[in-house]
Amino acid sequence: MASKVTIIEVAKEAGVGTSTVSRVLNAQSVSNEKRQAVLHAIRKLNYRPNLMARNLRTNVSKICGLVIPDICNSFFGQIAGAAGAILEKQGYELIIANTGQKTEKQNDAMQTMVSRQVDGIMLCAIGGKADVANQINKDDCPIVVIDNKLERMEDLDSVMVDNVKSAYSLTEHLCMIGYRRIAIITGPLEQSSALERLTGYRRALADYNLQLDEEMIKEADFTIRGGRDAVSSLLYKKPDAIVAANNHLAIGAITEIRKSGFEVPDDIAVVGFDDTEVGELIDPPLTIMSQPAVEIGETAARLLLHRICNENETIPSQERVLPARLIVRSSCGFYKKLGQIV
Amino acid sequence: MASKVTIIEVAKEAGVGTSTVSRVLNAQSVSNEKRQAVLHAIRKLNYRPNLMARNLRTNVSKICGLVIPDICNSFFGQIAGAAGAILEKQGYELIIANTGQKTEKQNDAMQTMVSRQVDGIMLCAIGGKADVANQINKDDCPIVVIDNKLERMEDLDSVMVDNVKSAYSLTEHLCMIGYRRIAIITGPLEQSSALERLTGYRRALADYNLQLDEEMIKEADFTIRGGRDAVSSLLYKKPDAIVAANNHLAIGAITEIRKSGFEVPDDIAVVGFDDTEVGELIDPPLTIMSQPAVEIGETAARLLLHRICNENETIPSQERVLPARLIVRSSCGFYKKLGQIV
DNA sequence: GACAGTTTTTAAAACGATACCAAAACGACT
DNA sequence: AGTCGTTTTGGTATCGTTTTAAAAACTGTC
Repeated sequence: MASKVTIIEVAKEAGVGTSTVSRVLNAQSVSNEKRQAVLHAIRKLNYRPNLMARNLRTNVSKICGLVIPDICNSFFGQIAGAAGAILEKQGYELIIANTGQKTEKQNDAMQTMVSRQVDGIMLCAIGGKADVANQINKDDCPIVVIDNKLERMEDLDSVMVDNVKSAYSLTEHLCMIGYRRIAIITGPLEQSSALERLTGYRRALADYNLQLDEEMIKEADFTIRGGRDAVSSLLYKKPDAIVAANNHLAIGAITEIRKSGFEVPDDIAVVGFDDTEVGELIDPPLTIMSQPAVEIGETAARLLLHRICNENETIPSQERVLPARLIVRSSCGFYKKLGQIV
Repeated sequence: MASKVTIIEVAKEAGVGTSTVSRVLNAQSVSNEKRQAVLHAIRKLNYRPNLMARNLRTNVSKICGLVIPDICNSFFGQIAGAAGAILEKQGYELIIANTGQKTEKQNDAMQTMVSRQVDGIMLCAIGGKADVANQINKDDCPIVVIDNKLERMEDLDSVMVDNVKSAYSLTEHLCMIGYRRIAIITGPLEQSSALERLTGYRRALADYNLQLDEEMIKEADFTIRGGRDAVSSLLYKKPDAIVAANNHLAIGAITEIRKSGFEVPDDIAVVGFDDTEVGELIDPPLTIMSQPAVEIGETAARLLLHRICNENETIPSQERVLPARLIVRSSCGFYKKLGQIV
């Protein structure tokens, strides 16, 4: 182990005071001669500033936190990547906490981040109470909430997708193609996004004068297994189309439909949400409402930076609602029906 | 903003000295009476220790760094998730740097992490020189190298997949099914994993007495586009099977094969590497060598923790080589040929 | 009730950087 | 050369915690 080299050794080596070294590091005015001496010493000793010490003194860590439920899910991966890229440009680093589907763990993760003196937090929420987030946000560590609302949020910025509208569009698409017995597999309804999507589905059915059948609504967790189970408990209702709340559910649904001897989309159409890329690859290619993950990440990062840089000003909290995009592929049967009509 | 509450305020509130508070925080011996007073004060003031200050004093950050080239890639997502889970159990946190495909950025990321006083680093390398990593590793910050070797690594622990053998098995599988004109789309050959896979391919061809044709070897970057381009410049050789170095390349290959009016696997079989899940979903389901991402992440984390906890002992560097697993699905045509034979 | 031995407690010195302030150096102009 | 104004420089306090070493408070024994 090389003995730790601090600013003091550098100062000695360069024959200057520590404050001069500090000034060089922070690009403040130093005579060219001394600057060169310092830079030379830094290189010679292979000195790296201790950011912990710097942050302790300046009370600025240049770290932002990102709390996500599942890092393997490329939706969150994309958010993380996009947010990280924005932050990096401003000299911030990203620390990611992977919490799973527990609100307490999300809260713990945020608390730890505060202890680590992060300058701000982005929370990909899975629902639950906003108390902890509110408190942290008040205590000078701005929080941006992503994807799901929390109960009783106060003055928190947020970046959401217009889930009601997304689900409405998707269901509407099915209605317009001519499906009449449209079922839905929702995510856990304690999540606002799941609830909102259900609302969009309901509204679309109503607007297209289709009877709503509560038994055509199945709540599931976001797994392939969940999709399969939902479908198998749904088949007796003879749906002609299914709205799945995300890709995993859609994949599970397709699998189970086929296992039961039916075809997608000929017997039952399937449409989904979420990830753009994967939907393209599966069989049949999935018609989806594509979530703008990159845009979400970027928007969240920018909102956060704005808060951090203007911490003394009181800006009213902002809610950004981003649109999802309908991507029509084969699984909804649109192109086939089109062929028949023409 | 609530004024920052420090250990001093807590001490005052509880009517004790700061060291007593510190002792409570660190579970050292304190009389029950004072302990209760301190805990009460902590709750009342909503005190959270400043980990920057603690780390500065103790010279232990309880943070590990993970450097990855692409967080959107679920292979790395899985590694990150698995490693994070192991570290969390030991009270460590994970800070992730997403660097893209540039070795300098990987080095920069590691340097920054050192500045941030991480206790250790896991590097999902993309090749290049080991100088920076060697230096950091010597300077008391252990590094575990993952997935790709670096040039001139000294005393670095590593976790690798047996790429030669993987590629060999995959190619062998194609040979045994009966393919004779087997092409390969490799990744960038400056990466050891890509080179090793090529080696495995070569050996398999040799062992099965197939002529090696250099023009059947195409180097590509790891993109869908890359896969398509490679195939289009390969078709004139009339391959009957293609080994693709990862999923993206495989998907691109399949797309291009179809665009050119051929069928997979009937006209040209395709097999790939990497991700287990996605391969299952695409059309046709992909025969792959599945990379044990979770195991890689866990192994790396454990190696790192071992180094961190035994920093004074000199343990010789370890290289863990994990096996990949052949998963046979439709894209290699095995089941079809089987049907024909039976 | 005093003494030795043990435990609990505290005040003060770190850790490595920056910020503040006063001293030193510089330059230009009488 | 002396004065004034500006820029550059270095000494020192400080950030919030742990650690160290020494004082204080117990404990039990004679």
